[in-house]
Amino acid sequence: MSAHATHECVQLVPIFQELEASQLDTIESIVQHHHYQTGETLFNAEDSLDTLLIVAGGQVKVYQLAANGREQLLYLLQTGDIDGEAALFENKQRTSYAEALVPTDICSIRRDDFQQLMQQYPSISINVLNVFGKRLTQLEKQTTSTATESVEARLANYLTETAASLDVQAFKLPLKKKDLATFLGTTPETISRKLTRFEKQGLITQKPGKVIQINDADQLLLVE
Amino acid sequence: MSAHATHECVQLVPIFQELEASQLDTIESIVQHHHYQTGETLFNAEDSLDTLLIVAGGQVKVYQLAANGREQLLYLLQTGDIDGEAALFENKQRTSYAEALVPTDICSIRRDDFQQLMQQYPSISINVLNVFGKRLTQLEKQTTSTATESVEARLANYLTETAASLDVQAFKLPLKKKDLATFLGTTPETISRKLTRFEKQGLITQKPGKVIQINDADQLLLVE
DNA sequence: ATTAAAACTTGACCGCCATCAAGAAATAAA
DNA sequence: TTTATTTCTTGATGGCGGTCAAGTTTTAAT
Repeated sequence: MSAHATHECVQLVPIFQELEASQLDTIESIVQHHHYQTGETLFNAEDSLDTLLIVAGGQVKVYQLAANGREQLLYLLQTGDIDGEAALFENKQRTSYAEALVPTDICSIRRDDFQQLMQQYPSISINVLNVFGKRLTQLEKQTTSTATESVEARLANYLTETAASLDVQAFKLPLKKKDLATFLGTTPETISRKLTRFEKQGLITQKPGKVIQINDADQLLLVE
Repeated sequence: MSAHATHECVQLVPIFQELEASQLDTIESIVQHHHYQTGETLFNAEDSLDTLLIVAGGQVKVYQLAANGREQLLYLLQTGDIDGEAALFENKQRTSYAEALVPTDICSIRRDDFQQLMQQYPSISINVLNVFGKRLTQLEKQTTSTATESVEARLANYLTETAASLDVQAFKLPLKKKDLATFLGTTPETISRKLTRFEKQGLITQKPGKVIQINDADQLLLVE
């Protein structure tokens, strides 16, 4: 972990974007750095909630476990994303688990420090509100979709959305099928079957290396 | 709608709780009042997002429609609750619908006004962050639960949680079966069947007026 | 390059629950 | 109260998709 990584960390995060260089320096001084290997756990549901996490580099999955032991992937955090609820409630337990999917650098800020920052720079709270708002919107959609649509429709939607957001026709699935399955609320077996089905219908083409090529996005969106 | 209803409106809401009476008066002056009949629509997904809503009295359901037309109930807003994402993003469309379930009084604050308030009184942003955080936690749980657990487990969980939060053994279902069904991601028919099943197992007793009595909460929580 | 382990695919089976339908009960209206 | 609507319950049916299992491919390790 090099010295300039510290600087990158706070600069990466949109929630600090209104602050000036000198103010960023102040924040840098209270940030702690961590590194996690692939598969390593960042936190468990049993852990106490006392830090705000910033993904300085890498990829992290945040998931919950249902009573029956099944896993539900909630967020896929990328570089620059934060895991935030953490810093805002007192004496609460976490409800989620987080695990590094690739070697990952994390910066953390203690809850007390972050709350002080928010008092000092109101723009931070506003920015965090925006992050939360987007996350709420995403979760609302995910809830609606898992509760009311078929697995096939959810998968089709995921494929077209991912392609659209990357602005490409073909892309590599960013997750193992198992993780993608827990994200879509299904199983790896079903994902395999549905992808094969889409391919037979000519809607997609599966290429080596988990690459999916979208052949007919319009038709995919009509899948029920 | 009486004059003192204005005063109640801002006092009701936890997000303003740190403010003094004189500051509340200022806010009162920029609040608009509305009344809705049962079944009346507060907003559609097509509406623009330019106000923060405060439920001054009554009950409101907030829901989404999936591509296939099925409804998903997301929130049941009670007196004192807010519908907030609204005020925070520019030029976005709503993604949800809202409908009054009983005669309902609403106070609204325009986005610009509310953002100004947040700049002026940082405690408001912090409070809104707390509201959002709780809502996120709730939604995360709902997503996990609908995606990974059986309808039976979700219903059992809903019953025990509702009873626990009201701190009673018996309570009246606050929603029609149809709405409860869209909340739990199922159908009214299935709810009927599951409740009958629970009753036959001695776990609950159904009484006239949609009243449910919990007989064995421990056993209910073990339902898979 | 070989071996070991993990991830993926395909098949067979079957249970949960959505759907359609019709009758009963409850609520609202006249 | 009587009538009309809406809501609720119960039955019959069928399909989606989860589970278990075995084989295949990919990835990782030595």
